[in-house]
Amino acid sequence: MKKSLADKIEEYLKVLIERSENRQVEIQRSELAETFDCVPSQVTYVLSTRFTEETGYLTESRRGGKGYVKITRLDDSDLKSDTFRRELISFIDEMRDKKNISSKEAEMLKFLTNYAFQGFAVEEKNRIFKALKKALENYLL
Amino acid sequence: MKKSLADKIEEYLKVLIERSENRQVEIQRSELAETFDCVPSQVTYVLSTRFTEETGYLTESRRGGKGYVKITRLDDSDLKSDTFRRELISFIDEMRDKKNISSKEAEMLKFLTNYAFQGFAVEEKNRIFKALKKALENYLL
DNA sequence: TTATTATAGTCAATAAAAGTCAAAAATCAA
DNA sequence: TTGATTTTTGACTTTTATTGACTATAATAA
Repeated sequence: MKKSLADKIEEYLKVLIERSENRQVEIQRSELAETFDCVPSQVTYVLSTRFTEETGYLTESRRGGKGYVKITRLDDSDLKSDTFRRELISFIDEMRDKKNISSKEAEMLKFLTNYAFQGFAVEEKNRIFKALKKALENYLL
Repeated sequence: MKKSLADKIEEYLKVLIERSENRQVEIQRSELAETFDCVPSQVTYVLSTRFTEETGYLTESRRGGKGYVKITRLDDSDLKSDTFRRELISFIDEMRDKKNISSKEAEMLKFLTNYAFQGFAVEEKNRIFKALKKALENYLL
């Protein structure tokens, strides 16, 4: 795959995280930008597109002097990212309210959403729920 | 039979894939279009008519800067693993025949099965289809 | 406390791809 | 030949990446 700058920064950070003790790395945004010879907001871009809750990461930061950015890879026990499942459920309810699907269909879809993927990893579930929502959107057309 | 431009592009890509290490080739749509002196959407046409899952290929792509199109020829184990999808589809049909679900519900489920997870890795799809089938079995209880 | 400095964040503009869709053209089959 | 199917084309859309000017926040020095 042709690597964009964003790809390279992503890869670099992931290597650092893998090598770390605690699946965690702390950097300085401006310093990293200098390393890759780009503007600091490029780093912000990478963080917001590649190190999100959806992809299984948590980022924290502080501005000002001694500022930093800390990235942590979440494991399954950090199970608080239920956003995508809830979003899918809301979407199903919405479809039912708008009469795009029947109540019975909505119930079936919600059952599958809630029970089929128990035991799957968090970020995998997120991708699945997102894909299902997108497919449902297409189904309506 | 006279070869159409689409045929030539198809042939060209297949040669590249054969010669590759891993039954895989990566191109840039616009670049390839330039090589064959045609519009980029011609390449899209070739991909969507000649490199589909049905014909044993997987295509992935990314838009935007440093975008690409990647084509992978699925191997036997990949194709064999399509049994899980087919099994799920059969099961859905069976549920419909036994009046456990309506025709409309069956159509929706089959649509989701066939389209929602395109681009997911093969083993992942297997796990997803298995999980869906199992959940559907439970749904009936 | 206040001013200064050192960080990181936000947002919008621009660019660089690929995707969509439907009309027009070419080819094929009856 | 003619009607159907396949191919070709291009205008328009969407997605992704890059950049920089401006804003917000925290630590430190005065």
